[in-house]
Amino acid sequence: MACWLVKSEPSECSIDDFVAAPDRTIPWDGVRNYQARNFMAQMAVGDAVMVYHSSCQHIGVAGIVRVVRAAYPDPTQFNSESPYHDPKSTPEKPRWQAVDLQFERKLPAVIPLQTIKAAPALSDFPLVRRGMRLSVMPVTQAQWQAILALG
DNA sequence: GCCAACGTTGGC
DNA sequence: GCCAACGTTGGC
Repeated sequence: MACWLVKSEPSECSIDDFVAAPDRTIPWDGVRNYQARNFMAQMAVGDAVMVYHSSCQHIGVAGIVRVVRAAYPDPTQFNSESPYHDPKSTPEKPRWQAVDLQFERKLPAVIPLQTIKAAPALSDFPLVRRGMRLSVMPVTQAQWQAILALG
């Protein structure tokens, strides 16, 4: 089983939004970055995913969700009303993928980015690399445990 | 295929 | 709101 981390602004989608969602499940769509998309394509049902809150008061890892549907064409790319619309994408040759994520648990407290940055075991973690703006990234078993140990 | 300009991300 | 670091775009 693989592990991942996804970034989101809580004003867009927070860990609490998963609790309120039908089936506690939210389609993770709107990702428009090729590297992130390629990682999403590798996600399998059952994979664990950390939810990271960015650009907010409490920046850091806020909770854990699970992949309940593997990659499928992101419907928003075909919707001209959507801010994620991609006119260059067609249903025959979809460019972007979505996955469905289901609430697993909320961490007792957000594990702050600052704390993650300060952990020597996490110096190679993409999240803490300066300027790294990847919105979906793989997390190794060791990194996963190291992050949770900070909580 | 190069590269300058531009837009976006995201911490501070 | 600032700005550094990228990714993308488009002229050549």
